[in-house]
Amino acid sequence: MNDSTAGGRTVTLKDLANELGIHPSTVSRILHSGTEVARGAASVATAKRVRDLAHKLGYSPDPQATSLRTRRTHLLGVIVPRLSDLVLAIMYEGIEEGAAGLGYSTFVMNSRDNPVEQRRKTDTMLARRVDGLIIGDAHLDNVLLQELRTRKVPFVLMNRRVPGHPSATCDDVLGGQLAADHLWSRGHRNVAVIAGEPYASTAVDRTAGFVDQWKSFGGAISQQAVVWSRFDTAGGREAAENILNACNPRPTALFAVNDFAAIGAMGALRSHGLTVGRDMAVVGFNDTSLAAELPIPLSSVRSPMLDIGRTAVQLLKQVLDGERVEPIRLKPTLCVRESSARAISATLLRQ
Amino acid sequence: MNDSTAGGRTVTLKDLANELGIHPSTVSRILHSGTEVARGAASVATAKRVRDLAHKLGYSPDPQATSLRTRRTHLLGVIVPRLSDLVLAIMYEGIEEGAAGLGYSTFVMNSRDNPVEQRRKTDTMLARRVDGLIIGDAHLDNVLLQELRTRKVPFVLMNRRVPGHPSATCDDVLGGQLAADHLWSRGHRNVAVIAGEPYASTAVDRTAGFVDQWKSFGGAISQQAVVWSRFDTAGGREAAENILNACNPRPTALFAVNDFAAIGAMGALRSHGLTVGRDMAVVGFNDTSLAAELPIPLSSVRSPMLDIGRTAVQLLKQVLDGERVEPIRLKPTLCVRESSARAISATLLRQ
DNA sequence: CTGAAAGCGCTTACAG
DNA sequence: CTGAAAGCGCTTACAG
Repeated sequence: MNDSTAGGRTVTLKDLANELGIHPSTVSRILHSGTEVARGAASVATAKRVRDLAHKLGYSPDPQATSLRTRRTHLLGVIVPRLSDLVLAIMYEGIEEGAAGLGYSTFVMNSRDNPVEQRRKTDTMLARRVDGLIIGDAHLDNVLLQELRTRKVPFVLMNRRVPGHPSATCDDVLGGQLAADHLWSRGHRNVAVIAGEPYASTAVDRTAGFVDQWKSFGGAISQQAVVWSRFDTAGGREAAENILNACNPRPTALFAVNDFAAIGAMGALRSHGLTVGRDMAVVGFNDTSLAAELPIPLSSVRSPMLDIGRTAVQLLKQVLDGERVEPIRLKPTLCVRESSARAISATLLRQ
Repeated sequence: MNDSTAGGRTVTLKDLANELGIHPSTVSRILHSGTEVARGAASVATAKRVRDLAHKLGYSPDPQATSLRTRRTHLLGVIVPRLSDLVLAIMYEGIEEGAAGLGYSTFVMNSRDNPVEQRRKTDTMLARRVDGLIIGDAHLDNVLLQELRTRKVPFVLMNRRVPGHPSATCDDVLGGQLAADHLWSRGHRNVAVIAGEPYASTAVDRTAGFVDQWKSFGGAISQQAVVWSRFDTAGGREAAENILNACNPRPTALFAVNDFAAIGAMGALRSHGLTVGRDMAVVGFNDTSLAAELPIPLSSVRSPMLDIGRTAVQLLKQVLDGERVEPIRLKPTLCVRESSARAISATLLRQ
């Protein structure tokens, strides 16, 4: 553990310089230049002496001083709807890893999908002088993004995309299609969708991917069979209740754009005496760690959450380097499990 | 939105001073002194002019410059096992809220409960010059904590406690007792415990609270009825399998020190053809948002996760202010649901 | 190859 | 009540 920290007396460049009887600027040059440049920066002998002493004394440069001088903080701001959403928590793990690899540290804040908080948290981040922003809670009708662009704040979207801005997301349209392919192939012809929040591209794209694919097969989905809802368990439960009340005949399969909504729906189905996987197929989205371990294992479209986080960092890095970047959509895959594995039964089909 | 940010040209103290024809130090005094001191710092008239202009130009002080000068960063480091553990994610929301209220920003990092990573992340935090640390992943045998203390790094523990260090936790012993009270009162006499990781005080305290209370009632718990396990769903499943294999007669109730482990256990029980709530009672811990919404709603000891996070920040603030602090244990409550609500059946009792 | 100086934006004794 | 100076720890042209 190095010593230049909260507790102990910090070792500075000047300390090193004094100790070696050379000038601080020389020490800086040696320590700062990335190995390559170091050669021209100082004699090999001096460089070694400096490096050895720095290591021995546990020197670590003061990031505040460095930032003040270089005008770059190596700080990244990350804004998510809520970290207690497992999906965002995993993406953040990807971000943390990616950022550490590039020498950046990250702040995360929860906006709760509330526009006032989104703005406030963004301001807080900018007041901290982050070099750039990773925005995981973009709304499709967001005005904030346009402002940020106008002000030339470097940012990328993650998790949810908005056309015209750089983003790292799952290919959610494809994900919806995969779910449709699967349910159609199992013989289902009467399905419903728990569609999520209409302001989120994840919800809109997954729903559109599913519905369009379904129609391309010649299937039909009525208006009341697409229910917009919150992403959490309680939201899924309510949506499922609505579907059970409004749709007659009752659908034989449910596609929820989120695993947690799917779990809530499973609860509602059980309350109605229905057995998931037999009386009603259910497919979720994201393949969170829970899905496979549920009492009735849940089929789910697996999105590469960790990779999305990592990719967002790479993308932001490119933006910071002044490169032009295009949105990236990572491919999902389908995991079929007990909740939707079997073909529709003759009984259900005849209903 | 203020303008002093990543994108735009930043407004500095000097800008304000030039604009008003006064000295930067005067501006600093006015802006910095907390209303009280402001009175003595400058004339009311000047103060107003400065404040108005600062507001108009969207001045926000450069935190890096301030830190360099004051030697305080107003940065807090938070280390958790993993943010994808919902429990820690919620605690972090409490931290974020509490920290914002005190004017602090927070870094979070995942250590995955790996000692090497714990040390590395701690180093990274200290290299960033955080003012203090909130440690959510302490191991009972931790040597790092002693080092930090020696080096006078301000820190508090959260979530998991270690005797001799300040901490904000749930009263986990009480939580275990509540679960024991409940199951005993429902007539159970043969129980098993999914105990969690033995290096975590949460696991140890909850298990000890349960077992000791059980024995105080005159109950017995055999060695193989206490199974240490990971905290996640897969860990709970494995532990339940072990219990079902090793315990004869089969227990009629299961106490899992974590909701996710409980959910995994429910899956294992179902695989064995057992119905939770009828053939086997299950009680979890933390009352995460999922518990109430599961197909079979899960009884759970509710821990005040948000409050634990908030409390940790308050505690750390006191430490930073040089106050002496004592560990704080917040009280849990029990939420009884379908998974354990009914009294043990005569059939099971006779086994 | 190395030194000396200037300056990033702020705060804080010290004068007056 | 306000100004002027020093300095936090660093980097970076500029000399030599």
